[in-house]
Amino acid sequence: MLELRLVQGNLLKKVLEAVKDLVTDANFDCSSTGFSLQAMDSSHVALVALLLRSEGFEHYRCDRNVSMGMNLNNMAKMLKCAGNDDIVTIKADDGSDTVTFMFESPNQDKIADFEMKLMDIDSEHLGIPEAEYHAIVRMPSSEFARICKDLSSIGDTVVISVTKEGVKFSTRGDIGNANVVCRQNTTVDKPEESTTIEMHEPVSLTFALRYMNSFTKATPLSSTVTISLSSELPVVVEYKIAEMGYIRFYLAPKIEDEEEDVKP
Amino acid sequence: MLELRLVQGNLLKKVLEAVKDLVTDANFDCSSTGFSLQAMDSSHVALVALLLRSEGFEHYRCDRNVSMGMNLNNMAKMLKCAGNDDIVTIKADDGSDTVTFMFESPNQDKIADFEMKLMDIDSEHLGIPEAEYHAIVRMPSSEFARICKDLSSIGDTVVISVTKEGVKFSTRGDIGNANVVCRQNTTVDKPEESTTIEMHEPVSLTFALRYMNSFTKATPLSSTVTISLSSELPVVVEYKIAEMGYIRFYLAPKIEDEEEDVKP
DNA sequence: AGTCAGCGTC
DNA sequence: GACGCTGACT
Repeated sequence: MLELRLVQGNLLKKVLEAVKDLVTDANFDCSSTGFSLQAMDSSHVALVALLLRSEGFEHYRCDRNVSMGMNLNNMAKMLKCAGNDDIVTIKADDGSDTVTFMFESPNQDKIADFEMKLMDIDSEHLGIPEAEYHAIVRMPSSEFARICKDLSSIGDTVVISVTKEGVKFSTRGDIGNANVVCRQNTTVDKPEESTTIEMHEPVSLTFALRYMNSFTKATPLSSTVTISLSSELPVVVEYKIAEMGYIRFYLAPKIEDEEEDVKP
Repeated sequence: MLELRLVQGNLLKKVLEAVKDLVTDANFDCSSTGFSLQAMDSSHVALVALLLRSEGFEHYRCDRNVSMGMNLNNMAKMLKCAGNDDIVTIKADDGSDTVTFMFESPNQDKIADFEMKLMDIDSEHLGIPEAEYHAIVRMPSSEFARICKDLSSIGDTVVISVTKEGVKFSTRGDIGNANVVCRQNTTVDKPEESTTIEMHEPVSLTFALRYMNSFTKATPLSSTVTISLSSELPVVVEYKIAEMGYIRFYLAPKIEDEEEDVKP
C-alpha cells in the first residue's frame, strides 16, 4: 500500500513538465526515504535524477519499496487536470498495475481521482558517485534559461568556461559568434538574484544546447540553478525543490576538438 | 573605428522588428551625423529610411563614414538576445568584415557580445527631396495600425482621403465596403491621443494595404504617426523616434482608375 | 497567423 | 488579485 499526500500539488505538475520532454517512460521508485526517479533521455545522452524526500509530503506511507513504470506524457496529462492549489495524493495498492492520482481542491469542494495504467520498464539504476567538481556556478535559473535560449538562436553547442572572474557561455554559428559573461555578484540584496562561483580549477567544457534547453524546463521549480563542472565528468545542472529534494540533469561534455579532429 | 553606445537598447530591437519584414538585407550608414539606413523593400515598391542622430547616443564615435551591409533577420536575432533594459553598443573596426553588438545588463553583471558577419550589398542611396505635401495627418499610431488591420480584412487597397473635416480610410472588397473617418480632434488632453490635420489642398490617394500593414510594425516606436500626402507623390508614413530621429516609409500611390481603365 | 500560457504591472 | 502584454506553440 502506497499513499503519498502532497499539499503543494503543483510541484508535481512542474516536475512533470520538466522531465516529460526528455524522457517518455520511466520508473518512479518509492521507498521509505522518498519518491524518486532516474532515467536516461531517449537518445541515452542525458540523465535525469529526481528526488522528493518523504519529509516533504504531508502524509507519506510506503509499506514496501515499489517501482512504478509510467508513461510521463500520460502522467503529465493527468496532473494537468489538477488545479494549481490542489492537494495531490498518489495511491497504489500492492501488486496493482495501476496508480491513482487524487486531486482535492483547497476548500474540499472538488475531489477528483485519475487512475493510470502502469507499465513494465526495465531500467538500470545507475549509482551516481558524489564527485568533486572543479567549479560550481550558482545563478538565477531564469538567467541561465535566457542565456541558453539566446545562444541556441546562434549555434548548436555552448562552451561554458569558468574563471575566478565569472562564467562565460560561448557559441558560434553561421551568422556569427556570441559570448555571454556573468560576473560573480553577491552584492545583490536577494540571494536568489546573485551569481556565485566556487572554483577550484578553471574549466571549459562544451555541451549541446539542445539538452541544456530541455533542462531549463525545470526553471519554474527553483529560482536558482547550480551548474557543477569538471573536465571529463558530466555536467550536473541542479534545481533544488524547496523542502523536498532536487531535480538533477547530467550531460556528458562534447570532446572539445571533436569537429577539428575529423582530418584524414 | 566605430563605437555607438545606446542606453535605450530596446529602441534598436524595435527598429529591427519594424524593418526586417520589409527589407531582408540593407546597408547601415554611419557618419558623424548619425546612424542611418535607406533601403527598398524586396519588391522595390516601398522605401524605408531610418535615422538615429548621433546626439541620441550616450557615446558616439565614428572616425570615418562607413557603410555596413547586414542581414536584418540575423541582426534581429542577435538583438533579441539583449534584455529590454540592456545598454547596447555597436562596434566595428575599420576595414573589418564583422560588426559586434555588445549588451550590458543595467547592473553590469552580465556582458554579452555578439559578432556578426557583414555582407556586401550594393544599394543606390536615393536623395529624397523635401517636398511640400497637400495634407499632413497626425494621429495615434495604434489607431492607424488598427484601421489598416481592420480594412485589410475587407479589401486589398485603402483610399486615404483628406478634407478639412477629417481623414477617411476606405476600402472595398468582395464582401462589401468599409469607410473609417477620423475627425480632427485637438480637444483631447494628451497630444499623443489627438488627431490633427494640416491641409492645403484636399487629396485622395490609393495604397496597397499590405505595405501599410508592414509599416505599422513600427507602432511600438512612437505613440503617434504622421502621414504626409500629395497627389502624384509617394506617401510618407513617419514614426518619430524620441530624441533620436525617425523611421519613414515611402510608398507610391496606385493610380486611382488603374483597374477601371482596363477597358478596350 | 491565431491561440494559449506565463510574467509583469496596476 | 486581476488585467494586459509578451513570448511560445500549433
